[in-house]
Amino acid sequence: MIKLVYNGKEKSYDDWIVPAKVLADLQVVDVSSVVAVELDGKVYDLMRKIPPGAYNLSLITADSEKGLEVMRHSCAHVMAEAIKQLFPGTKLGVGPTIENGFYYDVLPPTQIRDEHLPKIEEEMRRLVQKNSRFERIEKPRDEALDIAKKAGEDFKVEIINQIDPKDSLSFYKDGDFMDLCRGPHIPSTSWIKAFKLTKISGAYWKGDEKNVMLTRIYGIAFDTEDKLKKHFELLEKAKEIDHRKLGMKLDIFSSDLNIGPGLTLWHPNGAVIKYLIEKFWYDLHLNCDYQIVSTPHIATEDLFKISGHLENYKDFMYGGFETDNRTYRLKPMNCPFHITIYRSTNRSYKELPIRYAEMGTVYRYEKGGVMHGLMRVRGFTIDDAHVFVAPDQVEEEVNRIYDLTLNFLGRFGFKGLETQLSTRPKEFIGTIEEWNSAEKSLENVLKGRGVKYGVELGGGAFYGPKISVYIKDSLGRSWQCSTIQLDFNLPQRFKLQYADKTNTQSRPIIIHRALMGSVERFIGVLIEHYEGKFPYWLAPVQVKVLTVGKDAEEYAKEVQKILKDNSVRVKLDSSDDRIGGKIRVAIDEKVPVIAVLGVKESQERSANLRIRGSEKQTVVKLSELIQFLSSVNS
RNA sequence: GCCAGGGUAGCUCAAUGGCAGAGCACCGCUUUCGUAAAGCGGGGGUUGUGGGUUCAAUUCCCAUCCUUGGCUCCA
Repeated sequence: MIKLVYNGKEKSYDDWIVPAKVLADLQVVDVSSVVAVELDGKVYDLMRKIPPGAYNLSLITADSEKGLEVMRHSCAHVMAEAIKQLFPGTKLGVGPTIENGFYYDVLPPTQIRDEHLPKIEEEMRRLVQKNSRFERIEKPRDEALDIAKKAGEDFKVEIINQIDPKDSLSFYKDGDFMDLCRGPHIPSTSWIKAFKLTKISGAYWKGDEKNVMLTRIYGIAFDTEDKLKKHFELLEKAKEIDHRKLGMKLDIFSSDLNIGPGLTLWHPNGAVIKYLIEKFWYDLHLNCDYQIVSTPHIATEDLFKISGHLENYKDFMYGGFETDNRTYRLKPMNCPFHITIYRSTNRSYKELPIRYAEMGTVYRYEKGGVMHGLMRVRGFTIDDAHVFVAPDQVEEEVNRIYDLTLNFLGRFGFKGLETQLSTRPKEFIGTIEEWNSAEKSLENVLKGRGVKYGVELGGGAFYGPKISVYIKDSLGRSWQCSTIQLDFNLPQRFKLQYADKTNTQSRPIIIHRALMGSVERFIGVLIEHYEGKFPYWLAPVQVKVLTVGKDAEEYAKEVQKILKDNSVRVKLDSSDDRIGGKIRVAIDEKVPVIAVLGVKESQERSANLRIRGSEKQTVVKLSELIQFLSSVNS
C-alpha cells in the first residue's frame, strides 16, 4: 500500500508505482520542469519504484537548488562516461556534487590535462544529445561486487565493501554507461542544458596522502545558458575584489622572493590599517581588564619540550639554530610564553582570572601548497590572550570572551558569522568528567545566548574543547576567525598552581582565545569584505586634497595642515594634472573623502567635498570641516 | 608534500627558433586647467633562476624557485 499526499490531494496505490505516474494521476500542471520528487524529504527519481508507505510528496524542479544538484550529479556521470570513451581503461572514484558544481575523481591510464577538457566537453555534448534515460538498477551485494570487479572498477569495489551490508545497492545506467550510484538522477541526459568543465587537480583517494592520487575534474552545470554565463561573471567580480589583487592595487602589502614565501611585507597603507585595528584591539582589551604582555619571537627548545610542541608540533616549527650551545626555535604559539609569566611568582585565587593579551607574532612552517595571499601564511600575528581561571570561573569567563568577540567583530560589520562547538576527540587527556563539564560550560554559554551553532563531534583539540567562529570571504570560503579554547593540558605540563581559599595548591584552567585569529588573515578578509573601500576610521588616507590650478596651492597646504593637526590622515595632490585626472586617481584609490580646492574655495575659505560612492559635491566651510568629517561614516 | 596551470618592464598583457612590443605607471618639457585620464618626448628587460639541445633559445628539453587552483563537500 502506498499513500501519497500532494498539495492537499491524496492518492493511494495497491501495486508498485513510480513518481512520474503519480504526477500524471494527480494531474500536476506543468510537470515539464520536474526532474525528481521528494517523498518525506527523500529525493526520488521520477522512474524509481516507491516502496510501500505513506508520504508527503513535493516536486523538485530543474531550476531549484535541489534540482540543480540532481542535474549536476547526472552531469558528473555523463562526464565520467565521456572520459571513459576518450581514455579507455579509466577507473572511476567518486563523483559528487559540490557547493558550486560537481567533480569526478578518476584514474586514467594516461594523463588528462587542461587541453583535453574541450574534447571531453565535446563528447559530453554528444552524449547529452543522445538523450539517454537514466535507469536505476538495484542489485544484491554479491552481484554488485561481481559487476564492479568485472568492470575493473577497483575503487567501486572498495566502496561497496565499505557500505553497510544492510543497505541496498544501486547502479544507474544511461546509454551504455553504468555506474555504481545511490542517485537520484534526472530522467534523461538532455536535461543537462548548460555545463562547462572548469579545472583539473589531483586528489588523493579518500583524501589521504598515503593513497593513490586520482585526477579530479571539476565542472559546473545550470539549467540555462544564461545562468552559466552569470556564474562566470560572478567569478570575474570575485576576482576583482580578491584581496591579493586589491592588496597590490591599493599598495597594502606584498611578498618577495628574497623575503620568503608566506611572509608578508606591510606597505605604509597596510601598516596603518593594521595599526588602527590593533589600537582598537588594545583599547578594548585594556577596558575589559586584560593585561598587555609582550614576549620574544624565539625561545630555547627546552620551553617547547615542556609545552609538548617539540613532540606534537615539530613539523610546523621553523628549524632550530644554535647559540651558546643552546638550540633556539621560532615560536609557533604564544602560550608557553604567557604561561611562563604566570609561573614567575606564586599565584592566589584572588588574582584569578588573570588575562594576558598580546599581539604575538608567530611562525609556522605551512606546507608549500596551502599558502594563499594573506589568508594562509607562515608568519603571522595572533591577537592572542590566555586567561587563567579557576574551574568554577570557566563559564562566566567564556561568556565575557564571547561578548568581547561580538563587540570586536561588530565594529567591522561582519554578518553571517558561523559558530561551531568542537567536542572531545578520540585521543584526549584529562578525565571524562573534566571534559563533560568543560563542554557543558561552552554549551551553556552558547545556549544561554541563543547562538545558533554547529557541533563538530570529536573536533576538539586533545587538550580541550573549543568554540570557533568563522567568517566568509568573497568566494564564500569560510575562514576560522575567533576561537575560544579550553586547555587542561598545559597547566599540567607547566605544573601551574594557585593557592585557593583553604591555601591548597590548585590547578587553573587556561582559556586560549583570539578574536581575529590571525591579523593577516583578518585583514585579507576585510579587504574583500569592504571591496577595498575601507571605512573612514580605517582608511589609510581619509581625505585627499586636490588643487585646481597653481593659485590654490597655498590654501591647500593650509587646509592640509589643519586636517593633520586634527589627526586626519590627509594627502595632498598638487600635481599639474587636470582636476578630472586627479579625481579619477583618487577614486581609484578608494579614498573616502575628496576635497577639491580652487581659487573659489580659497576666497570663500571652504572645501568642495566628494564623498566616496557619490558624485554629489558638498561645499563645507573650512571652520566646519573637522566637524563635518567626524560625521562621515562611509 | 602531491596533481594540474602559470612566471616577458613597477602593473595589465602581446609576440617569436633569427634586433622583445603596447597601454597604464615613472621621469622631462609644454599646459595652469573646475569634478572619472591634457599634449609631446624619454628612461626602463640577462623574458623567474641554473643547465642542456642549436649557427642562433624568451620560444624546445631538464632541473630548481616562486605563484595560481585543487588534494573526502564520500557509491
